[in-house]
Amino acid sequence: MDTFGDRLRELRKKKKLSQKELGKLLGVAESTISMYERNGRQPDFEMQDKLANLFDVSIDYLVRGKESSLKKQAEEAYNDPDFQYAMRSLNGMERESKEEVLNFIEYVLQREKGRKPGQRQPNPPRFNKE
Amino acid sequence: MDTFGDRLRELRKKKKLSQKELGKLLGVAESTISMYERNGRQPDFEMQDKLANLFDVSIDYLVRGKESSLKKQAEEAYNDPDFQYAMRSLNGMERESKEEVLNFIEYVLQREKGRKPGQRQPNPPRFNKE
DNA sequence: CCACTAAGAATATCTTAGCCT
DNA sequence: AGGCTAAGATATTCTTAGTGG
Repeated sequence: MDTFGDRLRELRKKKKLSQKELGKLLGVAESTISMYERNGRQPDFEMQDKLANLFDVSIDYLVRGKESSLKKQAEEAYNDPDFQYAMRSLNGMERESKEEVLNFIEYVLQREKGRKPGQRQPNPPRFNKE
Repeated sequence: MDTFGDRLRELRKKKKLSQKELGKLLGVAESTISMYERNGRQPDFEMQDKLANLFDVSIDYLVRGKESSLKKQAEEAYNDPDFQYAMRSLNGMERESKEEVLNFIEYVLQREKGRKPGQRQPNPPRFNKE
């Protein structure tokens, strides 16, 4: 289960579809599906989008699998309830507030980096009092 | 900012790279980058992976943008480069710093909620001076 | 310097039809 | 049925070289 084709096949079987049926759903010949599954072809953006929608997975999963570092980090993060809450929140925030948070993160990151004995800490960013 | 090309261009400019420089980093000609950005070409899986890694975003973001039809909020968030950045950052942070950021998020949330005319804004959280 | 375009060669893709299990 | 493969037509992709801002 290490390639795009493997993952596609797995998803197709999970849905109990034949290559022909899947092809019909996607508007391509069954041989095209066969090729996808054996990594003989690479679907273009439109097809990637269709596949991801049909199987309700991310394109990242299809193309890169679970080993994508982004995905891994996301999964780790999603297992942390605090994270889940914070990130959902961040997502729903007004643009301005979100930027504020990102700035704050940037600030903390810089501070962590520059943490050497005897060194002065940078000032925190100013809050928008608006 | 609605297409793969637009997003690629935006990411490239954010990194202050010319098409030529980006091409060099990716092992393709500058004209190829130009084509990508004007949606005249579609990079294959390998290039999609390289681009996502280089710019530290998901392939979903590159290919589908934020309007990806995956409905779940977590997945929307997953397609937001700002979110991806925040998540990666938080993930690598010391526990203490992470809590600080989460507190800050909490503060901003409360402030957003309570934004009614005439109402006093809460004070921002204190920074750990350590 | 930077970005875009044209032309041509090299590749990749898709379908149909046939074959195997 | 279900899946794989070949062959040929189609379409895409990439580079080089050249144009223009």
